[in-house]
Amino acid sequence: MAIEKSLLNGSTTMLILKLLEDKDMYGYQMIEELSKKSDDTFALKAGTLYPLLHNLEQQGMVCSYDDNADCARVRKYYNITKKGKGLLADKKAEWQTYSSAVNRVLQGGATLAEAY
Amino acid sequence: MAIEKSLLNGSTTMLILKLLEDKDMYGYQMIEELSKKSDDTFALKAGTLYPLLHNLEQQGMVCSYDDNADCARVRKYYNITKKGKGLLADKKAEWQTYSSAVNRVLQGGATLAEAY
DNA sequence: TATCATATATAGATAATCTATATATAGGGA
DNA sequence: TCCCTATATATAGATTATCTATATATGATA
Repeated sequence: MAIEKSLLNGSTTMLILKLLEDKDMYGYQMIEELSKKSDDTFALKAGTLYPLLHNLEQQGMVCSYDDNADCARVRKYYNITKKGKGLLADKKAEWQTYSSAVNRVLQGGATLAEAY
Repeated sequence: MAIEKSLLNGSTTMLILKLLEDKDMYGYQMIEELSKKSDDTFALKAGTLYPLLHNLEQQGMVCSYDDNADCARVRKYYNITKKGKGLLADKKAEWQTYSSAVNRVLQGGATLAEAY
């Protein structure tokens, strides 16, 4: 089940960095992994991913190297940097804050405001 | 603590509809309520909210009425419609799917893919 | 040989935010 | 009294993260 694209907004970078924290990967592989790990909830498009990877590389969050060791075709592998790991930690903390706040609103109920 | 704006993308409509499910509210009040209920995680801007409310009204998700019963100033109250409640239910389901998928990716670990 | 999956890339469109600005009233402090 | 802040709604234009569409090229399969 795919979700409305706007909901994914902002978390794609975090998800990509998380994949790279586990192991080096190439772009096409990330798309497949995200799809599998999320039961097809995330259907990231190539047109979204590649520019995003280029940006992350420019910012020093990841670095890339070509590899065709076990494949005739050259694949561009990405590796997360120390700086990238820092960004991932920030994004994770932000996600926790955000998702728990959404859940709090969805649960509704009393707020301090209603005690006035 | 405010979050990066892009993360909020897509969930604002759901949060607004949820507030209106509990009680009729006017725009400015929604901004304050969201801020309070989320411990300032959501700092929705007026320039975001009012166009959003106008769109929801056009789509028949909410309807509005002016009221100045307990206030000299006229406030525009919004009421959620049956259609709006349906949309809210959809958005809630989508949020559950999305957030659990993100958490699954963040937890990392084995996937079917790695069994190949 | 034709088609599909793999693999990367870029240009332009879409859409949900934001900032900035405008208007107007009520209340508090100098 | 005057100014500033909070309240309250509104719109125009900028920003940005997605998307779609398109391009290129190789390997596997029918």
